[in-house]
Amino acid sequence: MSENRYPFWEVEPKIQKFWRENHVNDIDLDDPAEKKQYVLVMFSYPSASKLHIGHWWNYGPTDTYSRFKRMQGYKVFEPMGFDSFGLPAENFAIKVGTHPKQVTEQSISSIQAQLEAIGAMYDWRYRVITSHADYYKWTQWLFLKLFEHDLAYENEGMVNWCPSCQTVLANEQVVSDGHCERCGAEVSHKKMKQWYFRITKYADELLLGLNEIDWPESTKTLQRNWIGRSEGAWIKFPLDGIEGEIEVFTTRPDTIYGVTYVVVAPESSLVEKVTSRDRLEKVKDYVNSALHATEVERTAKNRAKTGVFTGGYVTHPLTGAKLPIWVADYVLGSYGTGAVMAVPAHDQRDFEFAQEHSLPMQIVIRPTDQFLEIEEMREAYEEEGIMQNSENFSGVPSVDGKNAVTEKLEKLNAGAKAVTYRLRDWSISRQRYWGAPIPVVHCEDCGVVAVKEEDLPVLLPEEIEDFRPKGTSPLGGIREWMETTCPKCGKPAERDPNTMDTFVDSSFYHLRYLAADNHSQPFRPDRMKEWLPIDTYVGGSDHSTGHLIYFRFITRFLHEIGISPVAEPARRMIHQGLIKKGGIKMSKSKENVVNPDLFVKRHGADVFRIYLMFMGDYRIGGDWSDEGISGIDRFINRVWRLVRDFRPKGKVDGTPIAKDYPESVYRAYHFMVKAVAENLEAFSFNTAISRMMELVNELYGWLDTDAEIVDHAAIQRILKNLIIVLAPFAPHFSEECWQRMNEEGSIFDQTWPEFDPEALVQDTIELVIQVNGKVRDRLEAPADTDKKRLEEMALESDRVKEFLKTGTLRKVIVVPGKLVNLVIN
RNA sequence: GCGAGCAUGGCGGAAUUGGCAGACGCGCAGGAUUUAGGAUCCUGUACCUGAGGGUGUGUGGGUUCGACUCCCACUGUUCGCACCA
Repeated sequence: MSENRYPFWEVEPKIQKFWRENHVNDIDLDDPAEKKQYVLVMFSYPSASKLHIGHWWNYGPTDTYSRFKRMQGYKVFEPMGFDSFGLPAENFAIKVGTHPKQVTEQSISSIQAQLEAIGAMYDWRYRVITSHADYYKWTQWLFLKLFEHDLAYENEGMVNWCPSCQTVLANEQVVSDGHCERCGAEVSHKKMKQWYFRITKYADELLLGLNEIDWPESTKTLQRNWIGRSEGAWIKFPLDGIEGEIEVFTTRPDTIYGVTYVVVAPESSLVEKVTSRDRLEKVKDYVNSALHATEVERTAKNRAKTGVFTGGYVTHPLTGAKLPIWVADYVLGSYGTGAVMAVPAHDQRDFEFAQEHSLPMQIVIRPTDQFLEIEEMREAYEEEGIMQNSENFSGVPSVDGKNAVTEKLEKLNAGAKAVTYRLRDWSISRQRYWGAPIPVVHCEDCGVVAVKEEDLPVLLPEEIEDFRPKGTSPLGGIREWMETTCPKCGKPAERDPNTMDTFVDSSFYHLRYLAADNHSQPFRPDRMKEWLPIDTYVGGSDHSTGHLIYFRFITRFLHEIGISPVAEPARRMIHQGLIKKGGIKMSKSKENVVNPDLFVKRHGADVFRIYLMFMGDYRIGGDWSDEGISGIDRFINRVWRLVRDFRPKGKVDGTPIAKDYPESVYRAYHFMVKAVAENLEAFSFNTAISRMMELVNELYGWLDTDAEIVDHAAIQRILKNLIIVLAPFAPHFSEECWQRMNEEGSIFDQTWPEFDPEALVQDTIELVIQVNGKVRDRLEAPADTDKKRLEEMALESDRVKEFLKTGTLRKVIVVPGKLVNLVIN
């Protein structure tokens, strides 16, 4: 064997076979381990049949981390599966005119084959496939548990509706300016009966839990804002002349004396109640047009605030004043109570509305240093200040007024302290075919009845003539499937034709993986106790307010009912950055998409995955260059030739790498071992690779100067450990080298080498001499030289003396071990 | 509009309790070896400059003996949220 180039095309299949035959990647979850690591990376969405560069970017580095932890002596669980239900698979099926099941199965098998090419250490016995009945049985089981605890409920609600695709869209499928992600049509809203999960019940817990986990601050902030907790008060405004009241939520009870009108949202049921006969027509027209406005129209910039007077009035709870009730779409039906008290002088939105419709304003807060005049106000004064025109509260600072006013309202039974959230309950029903059926039955006598647990799964019928979306659930068209009997009374009843959002599937997969080799139990309590929480979870930050909240919510719920031993699913979260090409995002339209297959074919899987890791900081992303990969190719081949040229006859002895090596080699080696471990722990793959390159450069330098007398055994000892450190990055390559060095078993059962801290301590340092902060000289000095001596050395320097002539020495700063700065003027 | 991140050679990127800017790699230039190579090895490579030196981390200020690093303002860029009362 004297190849000049590493023959990856022969080695990779051979090594993969070796791993399979020797069960190198098998993991026994029941065999207790002293130290464990659960490393999870978000699973893939098999929508088309090809593995793209994003998969490699996600799975390669995560696998490197997992293998590293394994070699550090941890028992590592790194599972992989397929999130195969949902729109991507279904849409692809529609496009190619094949049944979603067929499309899904095909792409799973082809993607799995490609995933194996990455060289990751997945043990496929723990694979999950969310569209298989043995998985969605537990999705349905989860639904039943939530239903049982009153956390799943059916309600009439507004949904995103794409008129061209004829379907409901998830919020995630509506792009930012209100267009359909797929067809680009404007999304409208529609009132539909939907299933919801009561995630809002967990709002506070989800907020508090953020304090306990090591997740990126940006993601925590995103989740905090998404949950959007705000403190304030409920205030009741009794209706004038008729029975009832309008309840509003406000964060500014201190502005109550500035209320000049009240507004209800168009979708509010109050509209009908408060509208007077003579205004009926106008109000109806307005409500209709507001509700049918598209997202684009409603969010248009600088749009004038529209609304109409309902003809109804309320009474101010403190002053008794009669205030008009308006209906306007700047008030959201889904937040708070769907009604607000308008304080135009102190709320910009109310201010604009009042101006538009000539409504009165009343100033009740002023800045501490001046008085405001309505005529001079160009915008609302929203800051804190001193209350005025507020009966006996006048003169009170507004910050204190909030409580004082609320207390007074409480005494009058007209209000109370309250907390509201921006977070909404999670709408989970989809009018689509390719998902887990909702396991309930609609019975004329008993209403909504849950399917019995022992009757799960409710199978998704595979025989279906037309699975395309047409506005109602395709399942509804299959009579023999829809018709069933009521689990409670036994009379004929109908199934629910909706399927569940795919985010339900992925909300518990981390628990299911641990029992995936078992089909009769959803979870394995013993294993969960051992393996949870996830130690490192890797995935895109784009899931921050979707999956990552749902998954925390469901874990919390399962914890509460005694199933999950932990409340927070993942201790550490890492988001990968974005890979670009030519500085811009890869996209088909820009024709700059990198096809991994091409480069894997040319350089091999190991080189490809290392190059991805080398491109940049994993969390920030990198810029792909077709030429850059050759640097990694060269590096791997440089190591390859060392192994070829210094291949031992027998086994390499385990003598430590000590001071008898050239100092630069000795130090580069120990520094490499230390730095690679630290860098890997921090997901800094790029700098770890640099350290290995430095060592290889040192070895070549040694050979270059000393080719005749270099001790083969000495090189072999370094090489052996270098291969071990390189193994998590280049698994096939290193396993092959390992075998060529006459070692037994798998390299992945080796332990990470130790480094010698002493090697990193330098005896002499290079002392930098600065004059006024500029480097003027460098001197050799023993590392332990004291401050005084360093100062003397600096002043003795001839070059420094030249500069000292130009001014007077004012100050000397000595940083031991580093530098001396002389300040002159 | 609001919030968060980012900005360093020809290119990708290193460097943080403030202390030698440009590690490592690509590219480029020169040399060696080779029948030949787009293989391999070695050397050089921020910019300006005549040596000495000067200038440099998006722009403008500030703090400091000393700033890529900390503070303020601005510009560009990416991402998220968008009337949340």
